[in-house]
Amino acid sequence: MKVDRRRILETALELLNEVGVDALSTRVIAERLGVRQPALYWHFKNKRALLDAMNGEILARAHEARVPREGEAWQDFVRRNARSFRAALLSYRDGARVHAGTEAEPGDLDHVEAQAMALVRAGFSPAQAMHLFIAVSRYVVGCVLEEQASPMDGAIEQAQLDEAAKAYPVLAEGIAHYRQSGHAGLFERGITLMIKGAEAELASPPD
Amino acid sequence: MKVDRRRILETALELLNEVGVDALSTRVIAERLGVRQPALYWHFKNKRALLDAMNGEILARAHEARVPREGEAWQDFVRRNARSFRAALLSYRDGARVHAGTEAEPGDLDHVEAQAMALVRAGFSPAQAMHLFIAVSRYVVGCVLEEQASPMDGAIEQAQLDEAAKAYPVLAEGIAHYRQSGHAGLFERGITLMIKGAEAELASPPD
DNA sequence: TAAAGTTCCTTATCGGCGATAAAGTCCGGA
DNA sequence: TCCGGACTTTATCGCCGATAAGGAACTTTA
Repeated sequence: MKVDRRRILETALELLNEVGVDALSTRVIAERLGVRQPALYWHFKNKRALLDAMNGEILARAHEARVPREGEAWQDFVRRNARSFRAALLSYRDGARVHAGTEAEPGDLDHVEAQAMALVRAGFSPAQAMHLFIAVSRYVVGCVLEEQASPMDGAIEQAQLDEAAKAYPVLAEGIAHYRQSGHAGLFERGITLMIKGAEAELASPPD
Repeated sequence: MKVDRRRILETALELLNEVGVDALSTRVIAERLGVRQPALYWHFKNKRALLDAMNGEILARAHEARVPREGEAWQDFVRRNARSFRAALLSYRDGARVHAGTEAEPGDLDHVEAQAMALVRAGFSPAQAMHLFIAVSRYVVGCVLEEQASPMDGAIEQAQLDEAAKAYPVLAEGIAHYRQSGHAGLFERGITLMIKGAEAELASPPD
């Protein structure tokens, strides 16, 4: 059987969804490809390189909103970009964990420049623009990491909620909201927070 | 040689700083303790349980600002709490990665209730209070994860900066700020963003 | 005081992992 | 026809987390 980087990457991503990143060994990938395990090392220097490539592929496939639209308000772009990033990380099982282990590729700088430019045009300083985008992306990674780690399937959490409600009344009401709006709702609230914070900084610069 | 949970935990944390989480095997822990590897399994069900305990210990040792002070403004408390959380994760090598793999302990609910109460007293709804604290903690984890992953030692980044400056003028200025203020500065800016966003929501509630 | 139980560690071993070395196969060009 | 590079194989290494089974030391019980 003949393999190349492309096929390995696709098979690895397919298997990522099936077994998760912890069980994604070079051996199961090779087996699915109909090849022996050391064959992979011809195409990828080591497993880290394969995971890096997988991360790049995940983002390339799903993270589409990397540049602003014509005439798009900066608030909308920031939100759309954050949603797209989150969706990309969510599009594969353990996507956030795969991403968290990688370093930024130099090729992404094009997008970042375009993003920063859009904010500068809206009145932000280059530093402010970078701070906002970095803060948002850190937040997104943190959110998806948590979301993919805890299924929030309900049964356990419901029991916890009922019990906690007695001891922690304020918390209980907050959790109820949480359960109602789900991960996505919570995510949006955080993004809103940062956008509103940026609006405030735009109105009265701190430095 | 005699060991107990306490000694194992201390030794494991000591070794975490020396070798990092990837190289922290049950074997090196046992060796340092003067004991054979399977001995650890009497005190901890498995390695996951040990890492969970280490996470709890890390937070218990360094994350002190969990409850508001008398008369402390909510903005100050949110910031102080975030700083303390960040400092705790930074206080051990790979602290964020250790933390990211764990689930929240029920014992932490006391603190959370107190935190939420403080915000409610300041005028937030319970849901808003929870959203703010969750958003902040997700952000902190994302930040420290990145910070501990990339040493930002300079040499490489400096070369990248010089090269990038030509192609990406806006970005270059942003990066210059980044390098100047460091991880801590960047972190603070993100926290400021969220606090200001929360202030805006307090002034004109969205729901 | 002797037997029985409990606690905690040891030895031995398992299956699985990422990685490397070295040999083998196949194929296109001189 | 033979050579050299591209690519895969077999064999093996040194790790890892985890379990089973037994032994030693202390405590409880009769």
